Amino acid sequence: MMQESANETISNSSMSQNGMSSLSSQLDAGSRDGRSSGETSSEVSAVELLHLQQQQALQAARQLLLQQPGSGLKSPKNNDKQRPLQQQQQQQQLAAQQLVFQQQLLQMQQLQQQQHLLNMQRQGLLSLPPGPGQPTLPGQTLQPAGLSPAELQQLWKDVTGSHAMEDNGLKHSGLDLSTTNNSSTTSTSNPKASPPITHHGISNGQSPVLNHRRESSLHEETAAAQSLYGHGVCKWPGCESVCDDFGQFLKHLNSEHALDDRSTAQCRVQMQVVQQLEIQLSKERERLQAMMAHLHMRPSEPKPSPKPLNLVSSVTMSKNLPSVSPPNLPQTPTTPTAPVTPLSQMSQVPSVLSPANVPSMGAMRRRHTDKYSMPLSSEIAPNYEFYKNADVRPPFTYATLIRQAIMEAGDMQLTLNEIYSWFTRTFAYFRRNAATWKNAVRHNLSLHKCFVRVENVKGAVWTVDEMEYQKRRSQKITGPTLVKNLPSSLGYGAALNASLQAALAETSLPLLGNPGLMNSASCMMGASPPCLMSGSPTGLLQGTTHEDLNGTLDHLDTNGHSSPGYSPHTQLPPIHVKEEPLNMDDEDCPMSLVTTANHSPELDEDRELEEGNLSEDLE
DNA sequence: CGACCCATAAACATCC
DNA sequence: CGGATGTTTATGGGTC
Repeated sequence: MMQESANETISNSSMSQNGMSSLSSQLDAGSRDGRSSGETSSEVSAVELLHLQQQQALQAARQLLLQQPGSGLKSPKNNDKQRPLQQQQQQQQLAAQQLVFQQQLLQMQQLQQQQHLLNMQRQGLLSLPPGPGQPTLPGQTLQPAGLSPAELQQLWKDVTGSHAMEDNGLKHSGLDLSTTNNSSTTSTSNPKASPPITHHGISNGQSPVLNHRRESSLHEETAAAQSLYGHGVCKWPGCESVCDDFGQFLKHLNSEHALDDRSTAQCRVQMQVVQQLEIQLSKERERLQAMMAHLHMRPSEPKPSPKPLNLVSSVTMSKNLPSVSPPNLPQTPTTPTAPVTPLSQMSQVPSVLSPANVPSMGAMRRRHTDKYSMPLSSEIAPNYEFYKNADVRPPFTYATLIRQAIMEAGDMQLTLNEIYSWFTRTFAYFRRNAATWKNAVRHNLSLHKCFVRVENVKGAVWTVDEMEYQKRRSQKITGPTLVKNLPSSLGYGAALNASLQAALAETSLPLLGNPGLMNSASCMMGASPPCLMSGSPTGLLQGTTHEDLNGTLDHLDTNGHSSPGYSPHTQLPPIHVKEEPLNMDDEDCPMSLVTTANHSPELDEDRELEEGNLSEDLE
């Protein structure tokens, strides 16, 4: 689970994603001269265009070679009658050798790049379905088009070879051609930059077909280029050139970062960077798992004594614990594997992972806990393994848990039985005393307005009326205390959080947490804020913070939308899950706001908007 | 101390 | 009839 999430996180993270897609698209372009316009109407047409472009590029490359005065490779057809045949042959040989050599070099580079890509793909970095800007290895997408890898490679070599020649100063007389050729090469190699320049190139004599193809992919290419442009500055590694506008940037990109050895090298470096980050991530993940394993695998303490709990409680939340174990509490380690380890576990895990959590042990949630704890999504995620294996009662109310279960469902709805399953699956604690907690679940479902029962084809499913849920929470949290809570809670784990969050931010790993939530690619870019918080290993701490933030948000949200006395009831029908088979692409975005009742689930844009609002609110 | 929240238990109703 | 599912009421501990 955690690994899954991590992978997804990686692939989802804006950094890796943008980075990779742009990177790979460049490399890709280089490797196959011509990127499929992905989005083009039909695959066939795209393929055709691609093929055509490749041919043209190849031709251009050959022409360039032919026109090279000195060492140009002359085709048999172009015999210079005035020169002795021998001489011509020698020249040809020379040029051919030169070309071969260059091709070999480039081929090596390409292989390296491919390896990188492959590695990353294997690691899930490039798991996205091939699409625009999506890295595709020659053999993968192109082969279907009818081109063998060998052919493609040859094409690539041809093109790059010609390009390399240009770099070698072999472009004089063939200026026109080389320019054209150049543009074609770069345009394909650097999708982002290409569009504009491509136009020039095209106008300079490129075939209409090619022109057309470029037009079609112009949009995506431009879009891709945007990831390299921000705040008026070129974000190409080590560049930072100031560009007044995007157009200028594109020119800059094309001129300064065209496909050449330097750019290629930089790409490789960037790949390495990404790889390093990934490695580091996996290490950190391992560490986290080890920590968690250590904490809950610990040779179970003799017995869950209240003391430890008290200790914990005293440290963190206090009161809760004394009451300690509910009847069914861990006291009786039903599972040998998951010794209740209350003490050590709690004192450590929670303390490490989250303060709010700690208390959980004894009495399940209390207002207090609830107040400080955050949306499960974020909180549980980081400690997923922990709760899954440790027979520890989660510090959340049934309502919270139920909501989380539902939220994690792809379609935001679950049958009672599915909710049960989620409980048992997610928490070791709920693998016992089924009658008790199941009854409680049912009780909560019926009791709380935020849970809406929906008649379905199959039967009945339960959904969450986010409005109601938030309303409830905001009511609890609201008041003067709300404001106070935020800062205090923030300060709570400040030290830990600060560094961590900073690290995360820097690393651009927004979606680090939420295993199940990150499944959908759609979430990747969308739900970062929440996910980010949740993602951090310090989940709970952050969770706390988050919760508060969440509460604040909720507050703001409700108030913001209908400031004076929002009328919770009348507003929007709570999630119409029933009528419409929602296709929420993401179960991710655990964020309550995302699911807010009033909007149809489908829109990622909405999500982004909400996100925006969210962040705004936060600020 | 009272209001409120939450968990738990249980009676009862419905449906399959 | 029995089990699953829902609803409702009661009770008690904890928090504010």
